[in-house]
Amino acid sequence: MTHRTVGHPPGLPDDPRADVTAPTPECPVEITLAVLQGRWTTLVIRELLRGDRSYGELRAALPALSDKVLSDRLVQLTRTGVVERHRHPAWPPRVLYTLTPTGHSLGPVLQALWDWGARASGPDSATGPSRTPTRV
Amino acid sequence: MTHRTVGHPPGLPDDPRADVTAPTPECPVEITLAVLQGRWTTLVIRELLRGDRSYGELRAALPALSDKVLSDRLVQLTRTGVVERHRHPAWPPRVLYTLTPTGHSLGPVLQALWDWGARASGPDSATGPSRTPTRV
DNA sequence: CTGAATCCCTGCCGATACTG
DNA sequence: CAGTATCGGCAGGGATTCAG
Repeated sequence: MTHRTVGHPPGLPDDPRADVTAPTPECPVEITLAVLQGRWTTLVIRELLRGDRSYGELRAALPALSDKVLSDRLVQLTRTGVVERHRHPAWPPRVLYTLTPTGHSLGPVLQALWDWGARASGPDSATGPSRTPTRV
Repeated sequence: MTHRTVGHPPGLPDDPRADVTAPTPECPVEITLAVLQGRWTTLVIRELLRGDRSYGELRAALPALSDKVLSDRLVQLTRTGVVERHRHPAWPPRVLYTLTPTGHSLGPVLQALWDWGARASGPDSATGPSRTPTRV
């Protein structure tokens, strides 16, 4: 297939800004993937999409996640503007993690990832991805 | 925000299948991220979204991409059912790489990634991701 | 022209132990 | 309760070289 589907709206891959020839951090796709990158990252985001969570609640929801990595992920997500920390100066010390509006807007992105993965691994996926545990 | 937006269609994070507590390869989100994973992967897909390409054409389009990684990516994408190899028994030997229907259906996924990244890094992104070259 | 094989280096992730 | 410090294993990715 050398022709292009006609009439589709401007967007990838036709957007001229998509003409980068190397994986630059300025590419919007790379930006999003960088935010989502790292083991456990999407699961932490999913948990926070369900509502605010304390550190302990996150740990309880993801038991196999070590303190170090959870801490790393929360720092990472805070740096990228997806998550906000809210320290409550009470006793016992309680810290709430919440998604920023930007973080909430990741919902549709995760949905798109879910939809493709569900379809590609579905019952009639002759050409779908193999189940090779490639890991993310 | 402890309440949930009312009336939105069933989907992440409310889908019961999204209740995994560890990054399992069976999770549709992980499947998609695994397919997209790796430096240069999305750029190779983008190039093929624009049309069929030979090995040399891909190399020309992505000059900074080494043979090893290009080869690796093409194998990876072929294994995951996104790309197909078409060997032409002529001389000089020419091999065409094309996207499968599954591969083409990655278009909307990349678009979603693009849209979020563009918005989050846009002009009014007070809470957007920092430009820290986290790399993907 | 189209790749595969090798080498090395870097950075992620996990386990464990310790602090405000 | 909510993290940080340190260490080590392992896999990903780049450069180079060789083969069909």
